[in-house]
Amino acid sequence: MSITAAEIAKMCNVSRTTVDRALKNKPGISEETRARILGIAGRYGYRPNYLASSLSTGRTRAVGIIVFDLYNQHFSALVSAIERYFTQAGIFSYICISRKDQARERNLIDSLIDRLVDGILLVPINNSADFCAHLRGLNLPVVAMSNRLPGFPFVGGDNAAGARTGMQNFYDLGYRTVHFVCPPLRRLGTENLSAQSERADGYLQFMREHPEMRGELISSADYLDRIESILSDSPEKPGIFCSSDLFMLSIRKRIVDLGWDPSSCCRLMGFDGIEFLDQLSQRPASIFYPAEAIGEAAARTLDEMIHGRPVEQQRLLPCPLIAENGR
Amino acid sequence: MSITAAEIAKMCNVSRTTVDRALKNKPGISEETRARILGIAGRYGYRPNYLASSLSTGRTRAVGIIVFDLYNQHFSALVSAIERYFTQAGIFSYICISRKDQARERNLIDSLIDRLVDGILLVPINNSADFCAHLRGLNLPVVAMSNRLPGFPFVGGDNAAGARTGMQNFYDLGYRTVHFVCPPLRRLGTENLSAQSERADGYLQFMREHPEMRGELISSADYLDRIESILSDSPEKPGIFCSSDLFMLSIRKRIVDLGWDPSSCCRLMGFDGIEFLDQLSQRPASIFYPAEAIGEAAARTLDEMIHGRPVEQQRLLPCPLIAENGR
DNA sequence: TTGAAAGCGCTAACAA
DNA sequence: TTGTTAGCGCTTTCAA
Repeated sequence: MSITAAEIAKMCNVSRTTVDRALKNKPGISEETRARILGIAGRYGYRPNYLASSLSTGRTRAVGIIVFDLYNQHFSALVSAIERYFTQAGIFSYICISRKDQARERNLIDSLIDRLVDGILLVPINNSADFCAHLRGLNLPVVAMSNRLPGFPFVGGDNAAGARTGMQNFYDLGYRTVHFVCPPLRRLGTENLSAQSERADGYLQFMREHPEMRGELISSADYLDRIESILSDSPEKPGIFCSSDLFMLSIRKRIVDLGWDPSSCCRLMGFDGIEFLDQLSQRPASIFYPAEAIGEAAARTLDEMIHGRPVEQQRLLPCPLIAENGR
Repeated sequence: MSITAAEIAKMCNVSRTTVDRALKNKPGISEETRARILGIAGRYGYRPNYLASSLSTGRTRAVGIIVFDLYNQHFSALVSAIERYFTQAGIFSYICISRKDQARERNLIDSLIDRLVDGILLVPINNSADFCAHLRGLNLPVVAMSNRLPGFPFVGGDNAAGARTGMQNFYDLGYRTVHFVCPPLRRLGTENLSAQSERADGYLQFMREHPEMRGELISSADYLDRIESILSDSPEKPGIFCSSDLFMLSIRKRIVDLGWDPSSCCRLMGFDGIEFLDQLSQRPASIFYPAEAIGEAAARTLDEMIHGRPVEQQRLLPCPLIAENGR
């Protein structure tokens, strides 16, 4: 712990208040005393006690960020962008990991409240009415990202439109059989899956609008085991559209392991546009999810709320197609 | 902000001290008053004010973690393991990103100090004597991970041994030409590169012990452009050993782009063993860097230091080979 | 079994 | 231009 302002006051033979005036560059102090005080402060490496000042003012210049994990590039990009934004604004970010655990998510929120954060940005895993009520009761700026949270401002990608973009691309290329793989959907009702279900909705909507299309929505846990029969039973080369690149890659791997060529027995398309796709010899197509842009927009939104300014209740960013050639 | 202990005292017609006894399960209070107080506290959702209690005790039950970024799987694994460990111990983790920026690293340390953390775990980017002195002056438990920091306990992988393991494997398979690619080395002297240089040292040491081997240490920024000539000029199929999987993948990509087959024109080996390698049709070999284990060991070490117990100054974890088959 | 009082270091309103 | 004073909410020591 460094020297305190009271100690400086004693050393300089002035009052605590005068020291404050010098330290905070406030008016009403002679240049001479100011210089003397700043001299001592500098020499002893004075740093204001963050806890004391926060306790006194009730404000902390800190925000909380809660995401599922840090492995998924989606989340690291989100977190990095937010952290960068707030660092520039002189605000500290508390980065938290919920591990998709609703109890942990609640505990984290409590910890952040304990730390008197000025606001919270989260990718919610819970979306129960109870949870929302709890959050609302905090009376604190909160922004939901990627997964919606009823009653709170939301920033995310336009998943439904993105899924339709992907389907349209399949269609334009002549595909009339396209399956949509979305394993998380089997947990629908127990956790917040708004992003995933919007993607599935986009697919289903396109299928409804194009009755000549064939294909099914696959959400079972054994989707990998079903790939073999899906591919061999298909009368024409099918499209396989996955709700996330990670599923797409696992399917691709399975196809290779079966001894088949992933790009001749079907056409794969993922969602998210993770960077690693670049490393694959035959880059699969993917719908880009603009995580960084979402992070920055969400940070900006929270910042506005913290300053008491009105904000949009919903901000949807486009999810464009990245084709096989990377463009 | 929730109700305060003083408010509870007033409501229960007891003193602030008595409320504390009830809340903290301290002796010297009748069961009846305790029940009454806990009842009110529960009903109003009392939560102790973290800032006030920390200010008063000088302890925070929080630690700081500083890593370069969150994109690299190495760091996300490290951070996840540490966070998990401390969460179990009821300690909050401040996760920070230095972006390999030495000024930022210093600011982050100051921010953590301001928050009165009980200790700091970091992958240091700076290792100047000045920086170490500054850290030492804090008089706070500090553990360095992956990159060494003179004078502080260190937990990391045994990079030199890992590099020799890789070289021995090349040797056993009959390779007599092996190049080592380590682009970061060109920044040697300006930043902390101990992990990377230990890997290079392991390579050089092996080369010295085996004079019949050929190969060079490549650390220039244009390593990618040199691949073509290296491969075409080589009299025998060369080994290309990279100090990190990411470089290895970029080289692999370049080879594919040149229209060559990466596994017939050379043998690639990386370092880190990132999970993504599993997704490649022909999985390249890699030396595994045990990031999670390092994180956990480092967390345990810091925990010991916080409790004033003696710790090892150095903890080296093995870096085993993961061959092409994934084993 | 209960309570009073001082202190952690800073903020902020008010006086001199 | 400078100083006094009363908080912020909790911890801790000492007294009743």
